[in-house]
Amino acid sequence: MNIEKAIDKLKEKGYKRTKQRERILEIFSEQDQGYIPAKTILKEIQKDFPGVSYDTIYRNLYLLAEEQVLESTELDGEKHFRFHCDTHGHHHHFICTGCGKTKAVEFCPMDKIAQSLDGYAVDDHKFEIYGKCPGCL
Amino acid sequence: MNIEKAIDKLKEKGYKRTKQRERILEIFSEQDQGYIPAKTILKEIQKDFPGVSYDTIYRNLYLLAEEQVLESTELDGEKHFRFHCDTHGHHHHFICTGCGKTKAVEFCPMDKIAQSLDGYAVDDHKFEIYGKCPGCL
DNA sequence: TATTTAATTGTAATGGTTACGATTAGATAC
DNA sequence: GTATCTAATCGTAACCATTACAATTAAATA
Repeated sequence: MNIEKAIDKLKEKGYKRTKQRERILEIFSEQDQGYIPAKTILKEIQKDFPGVSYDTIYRNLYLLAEEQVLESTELDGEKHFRFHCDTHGHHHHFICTGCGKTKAVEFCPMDKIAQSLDGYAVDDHKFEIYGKCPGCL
Repeated sequence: MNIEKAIDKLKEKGYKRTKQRERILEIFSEQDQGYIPAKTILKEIQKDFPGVSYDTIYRNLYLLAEEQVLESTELDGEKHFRFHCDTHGHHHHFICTGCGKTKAVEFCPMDKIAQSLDGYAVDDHKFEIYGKCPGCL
């Protein structure tokens, strides 16, 4: 996901282009290999905008996730975000517990189990693999 | 999982049998169809032990999870617990977002993707399906 | 430049979880 | 039964991520 493309997407919906929002997107594009905790985004953006508030961080992260610019997950009780992968189809992630980097896993188990959930309404699912990547081993 | 069996398991490791711990196990056996948030355990146990502390609840839940008497997951940023299913093999769960009840799904995607994670050390994985059960639909 | 409305700031509240010193109560040995 | 040892509990406060909100600022558009 490209920054300009993301900003255009927001613009179409009436959201404004702000320095803070732009900076948040930059942070993700500089480090787009894994999930980043909200806390890290805050620290990073404070280097440029010392007075940035929690509200700004969370509002933007949630908005960006809502608009599918980012995707999110919860690790150790903390919300993490990364650019949404739109280069290929639906997939899942191996997540390195050392550095946070992810590796796409091109397999979704939902196809295999659809019939076993007859009578149930499936809204969502989560499939994540945790461990250490080659670099952290 | 049976209460006495669980207590015996703890006894072997030098953990004592206490009224509070016993009550926690009872609560799970009375309602063993789904995940229960820690908060609910606290409320429930307070009916019998009004002065029970957070420390007692969390210490016991974590101990029981450690000893594989319970299994845990995090839903909406809250830790949830249920009896560990040991009647059949490794499996996953559909979790009803309405009532918390679960349905076992006898399929684990890890077998299918082992070779795609060559060079990675897999420590853990999570596969959960969320939606509404027939009763909540 | 004026106007409109989204966005940000500053700060406080919330809520689940964790921590800890003092006290209590199982378990075991005598 | 009593003494002793140590796990367990209690009471309370701290911690920390997240959420909330009124007042202010700043994009966007005309």
